[in-house]
Amino acid sequence: MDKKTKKKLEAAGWEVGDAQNFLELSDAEAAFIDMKLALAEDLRALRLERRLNQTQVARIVGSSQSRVAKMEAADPSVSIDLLIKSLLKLGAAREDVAGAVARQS
Amino acid sequence: MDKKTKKKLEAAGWEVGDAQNFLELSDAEAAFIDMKLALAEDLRALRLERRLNQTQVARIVGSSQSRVAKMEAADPSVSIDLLIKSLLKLGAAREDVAGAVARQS
DNA sequence: GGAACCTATGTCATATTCGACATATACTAG
DNA sequence: CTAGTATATGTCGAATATGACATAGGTTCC
Repeated sequence: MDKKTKKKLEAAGWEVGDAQNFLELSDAEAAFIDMKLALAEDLRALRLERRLNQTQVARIVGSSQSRVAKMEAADPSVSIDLLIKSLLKLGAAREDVAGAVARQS
Repeated sequence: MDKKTKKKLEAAGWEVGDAQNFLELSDAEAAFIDMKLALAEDLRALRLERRLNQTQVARIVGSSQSRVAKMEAADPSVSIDLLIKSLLKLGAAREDVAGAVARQS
């Protein structure tokens, strides 16, 4: 299994090691998870660009270091709402967010 | 107050008629609400394009008529996650979703 | 009139997401 | 080895979002 596929399954809340269920990812579900991964990648990229650590980002967006780590990992417990709000608070433009939404991760 | 401004405030969970707090909408908050409105508009547009009623959409996306109505109204109780999932299940492409995200509502 | 259809709004019990905290892991410098 | 710094992971109570249901409003047709 390649690295990206593994990431996607984990983002979907699956233990990788599970055998079956591969085909239960509908197109809509797959696209949704992929969007989340792209947004998470952008969040990390934006943070690094700004030379901030996760604790500083947490302060800016009103959250905690651990949640920022989970955002960047596209953890199943983080919503797209939270990712978008965080990106915007870090200064991303709507077009940037749209770029991630459209981009195949 | 124009119609769009009123809609935005309501989407943010405010009673229009409230006097103050006008300036507490940060840029990030305003952009977020606007995205939600754009997604909601697209959901309704897509439904009408497909000539479906809200009950049919509810069946397709796995929800209820009342929630679909709230989605289309960009009700404060609906998340962007739900809007995006619903759009995708109705057959929208990622680019379509990205279009709404970028579009000033 | 009222029956049939569609959409809007209010409420509720359950489910999911949240910030926070503790703790683990990893890397660097002294 | 230890201390300092950064990121990852697990858990929790509180907050928010969810589908479902009831019901209200609105339109069209007879």
